[in-house]
Amino acid sequence: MQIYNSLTRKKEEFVPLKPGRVSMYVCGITAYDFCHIGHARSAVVFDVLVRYLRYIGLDVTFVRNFTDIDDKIINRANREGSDFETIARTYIDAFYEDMDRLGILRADIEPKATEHIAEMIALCENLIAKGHAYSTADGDVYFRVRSYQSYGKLSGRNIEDLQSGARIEPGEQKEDPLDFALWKGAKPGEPSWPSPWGPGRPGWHIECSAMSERYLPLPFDIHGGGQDLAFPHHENERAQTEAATDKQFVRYWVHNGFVQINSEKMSKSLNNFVTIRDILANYLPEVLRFFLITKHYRSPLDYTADALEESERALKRIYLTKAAAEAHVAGTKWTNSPLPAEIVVESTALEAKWDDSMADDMNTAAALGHVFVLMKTVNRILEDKALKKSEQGRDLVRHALKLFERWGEVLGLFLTPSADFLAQLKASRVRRRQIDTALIEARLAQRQEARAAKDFARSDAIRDELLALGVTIQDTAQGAQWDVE
RNA sequence: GGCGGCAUAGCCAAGUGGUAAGGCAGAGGUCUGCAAAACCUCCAUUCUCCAGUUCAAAUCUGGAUGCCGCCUCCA
Repeated sequence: MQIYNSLTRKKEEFVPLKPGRVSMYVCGITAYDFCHIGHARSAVVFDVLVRYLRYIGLDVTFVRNFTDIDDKIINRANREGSDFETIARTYIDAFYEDMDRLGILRADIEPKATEHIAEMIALCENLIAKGHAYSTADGDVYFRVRSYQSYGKLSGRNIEDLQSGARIEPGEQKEDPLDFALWKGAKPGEPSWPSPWGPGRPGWHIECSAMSERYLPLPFDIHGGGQDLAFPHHENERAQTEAATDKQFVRYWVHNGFVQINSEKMSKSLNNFVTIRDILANYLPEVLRFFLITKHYRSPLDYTADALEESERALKRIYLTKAAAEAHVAGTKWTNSPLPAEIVVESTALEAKWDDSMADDMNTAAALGHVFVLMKTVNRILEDKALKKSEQGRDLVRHALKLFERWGEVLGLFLTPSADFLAQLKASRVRRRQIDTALIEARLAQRQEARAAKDFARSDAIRDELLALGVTIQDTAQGAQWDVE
C-alpha cells in the first residue's frame, strides 16, 4: 500500500522492514479525563489501519501506551483530593469502555508509563553518558537539543525558528531554551520514583521513547498519533531515541487530522469539547464510527449534529439493503435467467476498486463510496422481477454479502446482525426524540380501527399527529409499522 | 513573524495529467385508499480567480484571493 509519511512529506510505498510483519506504535491517552471525539478519530483511524494491514496478510504487532503519570493527572488528583493512581485508573477504565463500544480492537501490547520507569531512567543515563543530556542541581534532566543534528526535520522547522519562540521558565536550569525535560525532580508532595538524580518522575516524551523501544526492535515500521503530536512530542521522541541508540527510530510517521466542532477548533477556552460519551448517549457507536471515516484521515473533519444524522441515515440504508439481501438468499426457487452483463462487470470491478482505494493511503471515503455502489447493485437485483428469481442474481447477492462482511471487518462496520442494528437504531431515535412508545402504539391501534372502517379522514389525522412528533407510519402487508425520523 | 495545509454541485465528500466516485437534500417514477418507508431514474460541459506548461490540467508551475492548522498542554 501507499502511505503518507510525515517525515518525507509524501506518499510512499509501504514496505515493512521484515517481510510479512509490521511493528506499529501509537501514542495512547494521558489518563486525566474522558476521551473526546478527537481521541475517537485517532483511535478509529489507527484501528482501521491495523485491521487493513492484517487484511492484506501482514502480521501486525501493535503497541499503544497509556500515560499514567503526568502534570495533568497530578493536577486533577490534587484538585479532587485524590491521588494520581486513582485518577489514571478511572480514566483508563473509561477509555476501555468507550473504545470497546466503538469497536476499537485492543492493542497487542498496552504498556503503562509507571511500569517502565526503570527503562526511562536507563535511557536518560545513556543520553547523559553520550553527551546528549545533562542533569541539574534541582534533579532535572534535560535533552541537549543542539546535540542532535536532525532536530526539527519531522515537524519541518529549523533550530533558529524554534529558538525565537523558546523560553526558559522560571526555576528551570536549562543550558539552552530549546532543551526539554527528560526527567523532572520531584517538588514537595509530588509522586516520585528514586533515580540517580534524586526522586523525580519522567517527562512525557521520554515515556514513549522508552516504551516503544522496550517492545519493538528499532527501527519500527509505523508510529502514529494526532497531527498535533508531531511537534514537540514526536520530534522529541525521535531525538531521544536516535541520539541514544544511533539507530533510526521510525520508518513511517503517520498523523491523523483534527476534528473540529462546527468549524471551530475544540479547545478549553471555547469550552466546546464533545466527549465520546456525550455522543453515544444519543447515537449508536457504529454511527459515530461511520462518521469518523467518511473523510480522509489526514484532512480536518468537521463534527456537527447534522453530519452525524446524515451518517446515521446512510448506515441505516446499508443495513436495510443487507437485511433484504439476507432474506433474499434464503429463498429456494430459482431460474436460470442471466444477469445483464453490465451488472456483472461492474460488481466484479468493485472489489479491485475497493482494494485500490484502501491501498491508496487508506482512502476510507472512497472505499465507502464503493460500498454504496455495491448496495445499489444488490438493490437493483432485489427490485427487478426477473433478476430477483435468477440463480445468477442470487449468487451475486450472496457474494455481495460476503463483501459487506469482508470490508466491514476492515472498516469495523456492518458487523451487527441487521435486525439488531435496525432495532437498536429505532430505540436510539426513540430516546433521542423522547418518543412515548406506549402513546404511539395506542394511537396506531386507533388508526387501524379507523382504517378498517374506511374512515380515512380519521386515520390520516392520526398519522399527521404522529408525524408532528417525528413518527412515520408505514402500512405494510404485515400491518402498520412505525419508525422515528 | 516562521512552517504547513485546504479551496470540487444547495450541503458533505472522493478524485495528483486523459476528459468530474459516492452520500445528503431536491425532482420524476414504482408501490399505496392516500401516504410514508423502501427502491429505481435524473441532478457539476465543470472543479475560488488570473496567467503559464502540455496534444490533453480539478490534477503540474507562477501569481491573486479566501479559509484553517501548528509554532505552548492537546488526538
